[in-house]
Amino acid sequence: MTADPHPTAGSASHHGHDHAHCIADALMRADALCAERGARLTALRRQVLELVWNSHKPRGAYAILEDLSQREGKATAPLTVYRALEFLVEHGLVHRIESLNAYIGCAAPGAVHSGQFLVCETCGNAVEIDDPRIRAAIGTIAAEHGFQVSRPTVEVRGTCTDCQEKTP
Amino acid sequence: MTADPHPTAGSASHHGHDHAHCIADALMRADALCAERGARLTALRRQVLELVWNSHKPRGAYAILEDLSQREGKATAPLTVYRALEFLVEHGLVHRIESLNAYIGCAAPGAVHSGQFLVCETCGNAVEIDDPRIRAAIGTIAAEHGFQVSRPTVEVRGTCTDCQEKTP
DNA sequence: TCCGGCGATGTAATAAGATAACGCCATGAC
DNA sequence: GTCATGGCGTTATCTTATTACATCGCCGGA
Repeated sequence: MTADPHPTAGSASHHGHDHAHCIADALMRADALCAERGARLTALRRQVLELVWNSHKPRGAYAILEDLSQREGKATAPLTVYRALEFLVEHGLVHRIESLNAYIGCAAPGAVHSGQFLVCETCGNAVEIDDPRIRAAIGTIAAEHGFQVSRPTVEVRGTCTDCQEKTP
Repeated sequence: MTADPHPTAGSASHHGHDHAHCIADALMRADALCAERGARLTALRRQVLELVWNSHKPRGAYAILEDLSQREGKATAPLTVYRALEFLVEHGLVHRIESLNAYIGCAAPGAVHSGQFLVCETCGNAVEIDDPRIRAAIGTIAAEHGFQVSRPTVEVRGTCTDCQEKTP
């Protein structure tokens, strides 16, 4: 374990917003969504979801694993976390950022969307976008190729506004 | 090592085209590009490039490693392959498919493009596209967010025409 | 020619990410 | 109560990627 270049946010780091509210909100929506679907948001899964929402930075499975182990006070197996993440991803509560092998809370669970992200290489924050133009453009070109889309992935690496200002 | 669901193509598998020509062409362009830039396309790097071009399916680093070891008649270290891949990616001769942890030859080395792919989940083939609409849409939304793009990644998973026909 | 430097490669060890195989236990339907 | 199902624990293992350090070979300048 080496030093994390993008330390996890505390309770209020992203633009100084009330992140505790983010978390609470995400958990509430997850509860509602799972209840509606008859999916079981168990204590473990809820815990993992909360840990994913700990910041707006994508987090690796093993980072979450460490957090979980610490909270539980005992070592947890990787599989435990992966299974919970699998459930959360399946139900659209969490997205996987392919280019980082990491996971991030979904900003709009329940809504139809395709998972598009602006990932800042400096601070590590990832903002979920869902631009209809991108979606449309992908749909169009796929159609032109006779390609049937199942899962579009858009991950734009770059520098966010804040980080541009800090290093001009 | 388990059975590969997407076995590597022989000399003529993708739409029955002359794949040997694909390879030869790719190597020629690589030679030209590197010469032009003063980059050293060493025997090893050229070999790895050739192995990447062995098919139109993204290939994992360790798959390439195996091929290389076999060709050389002696075990090769992972690092050897990773270093060669790094060089090839840097010079735009090869793209990395993030969602597969795999590598594929670039269809248009030298040209400005952003790396967009249609990846078939059935046959494993990946087609590189470079749709200006997608590029434009990403540029627009990034600008709206004040986000400075360094590396856009678009990987569309789905089913290609051929595979749709085979399993209707 | 010899030397120095630098980029490329070799070797070994290990980190990081993910899954397979097996079994127990809690929950809920009947 | 019984049974089926799904969730979770345990262990082992696999795949992917990197760190650290040594060596080689080419090329330019003295």
